[in-house]
Amino acid sequence: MLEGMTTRNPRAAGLARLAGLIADETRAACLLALLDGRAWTAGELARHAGVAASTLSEHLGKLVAGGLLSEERQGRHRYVRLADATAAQLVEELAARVAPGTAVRRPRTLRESTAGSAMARGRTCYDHLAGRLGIAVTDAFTARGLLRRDTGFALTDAGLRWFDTAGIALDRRGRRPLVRACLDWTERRPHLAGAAGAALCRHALQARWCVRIGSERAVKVTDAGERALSELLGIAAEALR
Amino acid sequence: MLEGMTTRNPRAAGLARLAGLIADETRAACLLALLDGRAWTAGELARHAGVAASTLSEHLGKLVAGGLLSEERQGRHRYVRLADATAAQLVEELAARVAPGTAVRRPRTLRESTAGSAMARGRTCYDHLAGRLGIAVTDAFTARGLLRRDTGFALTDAGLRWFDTAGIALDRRGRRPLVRACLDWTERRPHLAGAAGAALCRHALQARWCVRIGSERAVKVTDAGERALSELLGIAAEALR
DNA sequence: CGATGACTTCGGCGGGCGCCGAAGTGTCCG
DNA sequence: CGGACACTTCGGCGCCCGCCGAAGTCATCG
Repeated sequence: MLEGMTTRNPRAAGLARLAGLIADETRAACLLALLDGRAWTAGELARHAGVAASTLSEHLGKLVAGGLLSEERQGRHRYVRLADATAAQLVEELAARVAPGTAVRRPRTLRESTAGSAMARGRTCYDHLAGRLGIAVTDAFTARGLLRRDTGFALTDAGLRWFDTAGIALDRRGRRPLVRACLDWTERRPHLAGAAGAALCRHALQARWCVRIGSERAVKVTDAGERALSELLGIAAEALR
Repeated sequence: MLEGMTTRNPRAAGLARLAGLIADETRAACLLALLDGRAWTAGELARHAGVAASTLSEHLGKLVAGGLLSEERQGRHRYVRLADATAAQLVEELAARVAPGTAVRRPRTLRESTAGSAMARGRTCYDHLAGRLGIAVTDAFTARGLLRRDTGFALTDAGLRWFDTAGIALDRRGRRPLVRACLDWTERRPHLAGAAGAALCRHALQARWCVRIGSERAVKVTDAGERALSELLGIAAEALR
């Protein structure tokens, strides 16, 4: 509406509109939930956010129209997920900046506490590994000279070879950067993201190095995973606990 | 709603609050203006945004309280600037995502047109170089093997030596990454940012490779700058026009 | 010391937006 | 084919928030 009216500053208006999509607690809760990279139904998100289905439907309409989410209708369900990796990155980075102020809330119930520590131990962050697991992998990459972090954030040639010998295919076409630093909000340090991070995570789940636990995005390293990570990256099992 | 009630989801609330700081056209205009990295007075920003001084004063209060801006009082002036490089990065990344939809507006006046093309040619982006100038530098770094971009975004050892021989000191202490990719919103491609990008930009201005023009953040490459960039990085003068 | 100027505080106004429940549409299943 | 279910549309409500101008505070300057 009011399309005919030219705004004084279209660039600022666009920025404000985009930020406005995230500037609502209900929508923010949805975006954070969707950071697990999976598709949620409208109803699940409504329950998660604690609002009426009708309210959430309108929120989803805005997020989709704004390009942050993409939707897929299946029968009577409306599945929705983050539109792409850049949308996830945007939410991550905003969330990472928030954490220092709000991360101090203590868990109130045992259930909350164990869920929280499981998330801190290992989880997915959109399409790559995060938590202590993600950090351990990133640190191992760095220590073994596979990832150069002192002058930026890039795989080394040895790093490329590592993926090759591990049998993990890297898609190097496409616009998506091969690696990228993503700020971990429990560890407060960057971990491995980008196409390589996604490929590694995908492989880890497929090879059952780790499995999803609970309904959230927490993951647990299996015994086979401990062996593989120790063998391929020299990660001590203690670093994953 | 009941007052004093703790919010249901503090993480989402924090995210929404942070985004809310940017989700206002007037505040967004201020943040974009401040992307030049300089300190502005409250009055300048009020004039720039086209609102009353009282209105803008309240906006600045929120932005400072929210940690996006830092302020410095000098006499009867209130100088305000982006709080740090991460705040600038946040605004940049949001703005970069907006651009595709809104960048199509055509300039309406000659003044606007020349100002726009000067900005597209070269400008500062917080504390580093952007526009065609920034892209040319980044491309030259990549072509000469000083910057590795195929597997991420990091300086090579040759890149470190280049800074050394050029007499540009790099501060490698501190938490700030040495290099980082920043998405250029006129070129739609990443350019060199981070501590090294800032050092290079600082040196370029000090050595008068380029000078600020106009009141905005546009910069112009001098004759000496053309020679230096050609000599040190093999950049053809045509790439800067 | 009085005038000017930059900024802040306050009261009041208006619009936008998130919320809900009720009613409507489309899909699935027994 | 009818009922259950997931989602959407609509009307209405209430509050939040950005806006302004007037008045107040404080620094600077003649």
